[in-house]
Amino acid sequence: MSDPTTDTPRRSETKHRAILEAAARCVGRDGYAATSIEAVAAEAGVGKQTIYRWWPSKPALFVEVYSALVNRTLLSPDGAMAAAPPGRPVSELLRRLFGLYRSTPAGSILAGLIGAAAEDAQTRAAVRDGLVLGRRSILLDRIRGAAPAGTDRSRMEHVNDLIVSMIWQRLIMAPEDLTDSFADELAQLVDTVGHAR
Amino acid sequence: MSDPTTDTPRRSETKHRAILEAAARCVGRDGYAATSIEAVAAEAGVGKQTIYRWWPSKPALFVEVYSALVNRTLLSPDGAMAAAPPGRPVSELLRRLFGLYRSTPAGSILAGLIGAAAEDAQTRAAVRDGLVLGRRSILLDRIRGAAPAGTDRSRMEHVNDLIVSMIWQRLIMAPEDLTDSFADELAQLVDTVGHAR
Amino acid sequence: MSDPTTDTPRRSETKHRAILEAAARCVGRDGYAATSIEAVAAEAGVGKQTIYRWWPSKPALFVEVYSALVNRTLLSPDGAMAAAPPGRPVSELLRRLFGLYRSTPAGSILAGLIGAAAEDAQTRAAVRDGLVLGRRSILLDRIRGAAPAGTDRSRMEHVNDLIVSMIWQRLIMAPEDLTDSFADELAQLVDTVGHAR
Amino acid sequence: MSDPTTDTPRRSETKHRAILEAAARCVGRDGYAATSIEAVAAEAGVGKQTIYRWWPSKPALFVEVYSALVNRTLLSPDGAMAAAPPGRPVSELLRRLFGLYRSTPAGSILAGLIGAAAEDAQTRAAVRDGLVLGRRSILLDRIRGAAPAGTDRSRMEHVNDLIVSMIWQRLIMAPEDLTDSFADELAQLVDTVGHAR
DNA sequence: TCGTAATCGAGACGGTACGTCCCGTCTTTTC
DNA sequence: GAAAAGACGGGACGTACCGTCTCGATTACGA
Repeated sequence: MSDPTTDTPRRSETKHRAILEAAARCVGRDGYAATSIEAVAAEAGVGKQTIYRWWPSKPALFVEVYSALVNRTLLSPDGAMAAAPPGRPVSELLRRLFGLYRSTPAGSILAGLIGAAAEDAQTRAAVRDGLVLGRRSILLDRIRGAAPAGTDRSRMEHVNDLIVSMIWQRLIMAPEDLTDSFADELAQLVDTVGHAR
Repeated sequence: MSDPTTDTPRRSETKHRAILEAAARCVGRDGYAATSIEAVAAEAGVGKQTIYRWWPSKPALFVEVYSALVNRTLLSPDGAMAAAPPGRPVSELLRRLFGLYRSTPAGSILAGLIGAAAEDAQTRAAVRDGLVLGRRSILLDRIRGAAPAGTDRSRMEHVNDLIVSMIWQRLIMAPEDLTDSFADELAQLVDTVGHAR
Repeated sequence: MSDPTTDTPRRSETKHRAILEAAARCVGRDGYAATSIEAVAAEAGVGKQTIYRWWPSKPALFVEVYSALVNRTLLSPDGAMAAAPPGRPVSELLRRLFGLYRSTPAGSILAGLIGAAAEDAQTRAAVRDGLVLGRRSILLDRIRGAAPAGTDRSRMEHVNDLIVSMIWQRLIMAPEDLTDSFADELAQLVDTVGHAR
Repeated sequence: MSDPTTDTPRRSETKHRAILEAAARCVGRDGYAATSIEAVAAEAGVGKQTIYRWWPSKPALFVEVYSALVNRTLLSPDGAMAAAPPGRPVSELLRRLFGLYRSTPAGSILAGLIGAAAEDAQTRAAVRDGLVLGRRSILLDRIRGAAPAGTDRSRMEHVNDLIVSMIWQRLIMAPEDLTDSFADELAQLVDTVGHAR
């Protein structure tokens, strides 16, 4: 969506970052739905057209904002942990994710994107490509690590779907309930479903 | 939501029904997001204010439209089946539900409502009160009927949540995949999770 | 416009008066333009239809409200004075009229009616019939009394028109300038124009 | 109301003119009261917001429409006449003015504006500033030219007020009577009042 | 004395216009 | 010669009244 090496020349990386950060700030302040492109442009000190030049729509922009937030906070800073998580890797990952949703606008953004996806096919595609498919392995790898030996791949994917669905549902209907204990409850599913039969 | 004994007197039941039906027709034709209150009013041959008089917002209206569609099609007509479903009650219910989503705008409406709920707290409340809480027992009763004896209530509620989450997720991201085989797959969860440990 | 002997039987004279008074109160409080028929009905404790049953429109109602105010305050109470005004009859009448515009909503109502007449032919007719023609002689009689002997009728009517026009213009553009000295200034016209050549 | 140096930069002069012309056309077709901002926008092929961006209200727009009509038709085209009017300058001016009211929507607009001014203080101010004060000298100059030598300024202003009031009253109550003979009658006032005493 | 019919309060109804908001595109001006 | 600033066409929003209409409840006459 904005690979700096792929984008046309002359794009200012400074502006790019300023826009992403302004967008995050706006959502943090006003919420996803109440954030207009105009507001983001003003907040970033940028013309509206500069946003539309690089992103086709508000959801497309925020798919990238969400990615940036998650990448920066969840993965990059201590890549060590990401590479070698402690004993209960699924629960650990979810706790970190929910903490991110509490401390940054990422949760609001994701909820808003899911909402927008429900209403518009193009957004649906952007969300699927940008958020679902590209990030699937992050959780799936940990499920694989935690599942009993011999669990087949499709069952692990099934568990993955269950966990993601539950998170999405809560993100939309009761974001304040994305607690650590809910993370543990979801992590349980790996065993419950993995061991079944 | 429209209890005739609660509504102020003298509401025209004719208009009420005309509006619900017009709303369903509009969503069927244009989709949820592209349906405006103005369009519903025009389709129903009704003044805009007549809609705003009785529903505070578009989502509130469609919560009732959805309820009416589901009640009419899923529950009322052959109450017998509702009362005494055949052998695999969960799968049966879900198949009927998905069939409804394919043959009426109910699926589009629910997806749109979930999307709107993600963006607005008032809608969230309306959806929770009108769609989640009030309808929970429909599925839960069948899960109870299908679960192995001795399964405790909280586990059955957990299964209920899993199934509903999975449905919502698909409704938003891939409505065309709400197939009979997906219904069976979900019904499986009653055993998988119910039997665990 | 509401002759009690002409109106269909059974009309409640109580309501009739209540409506006129409520209307005057509303204009006094909110101004003519901001006064809706709904508000008058509520203020009078009367159904909207009860107003529309007897008056075809808002201006028609207020033509009568204005007449009632002027009749009650300007003419009736001390009819003696009306019959035998002191030395400078025109100036005296205008001072009394301007006082009425300051102490009651009559001025606002007349201004509003003139405004409405400008926008709608029916109102124009109602104003002409109810306010202009019917009341012409009140001022004209006094002009006749004050004009030099031998002044012909058409010249007196011309003076009458001049005075009325000047009042209307001020009523609309600067109602606060309907002062006693303006009354005197207008009364001067009787001599100025009357004596000319 | 539209000084190009005062308006914020980048206003499209094309649209500006298109709106003024569309507004005149609408009033000519439907009358002032029946002309909505929406209709003007549609007629001009312009978004409603483009009108609201530059004029705060319908009367403000039409003050400018009126000015444009009068300037174009009464003053500019043959400036010669404006500079050196023939023998009876007041009568001549009024005849031209009444002709304008007959041949363009200017009369309807002025009547509507006067009506609106009666109902709303803001409009009153707009009319006073835009139509009364700014245009006063057009007539006053001609009165000065026609009045007997030695007539003092305040008396000439008085005559001016009388003439304007009479015109307004007729514009509202009987626009079809703004005839040439009425123009002459009004012009008479210059002598009648000017010579008095 | 009582129907019975019109009037009444209440307010729902189809409509029209309002003035605001934001979308995504287009245009001008500035650096 | 790119980008800020923001004007633009468009379309939906939710509100306010308009004047008409439909309800029972009340009221006041004529039988």
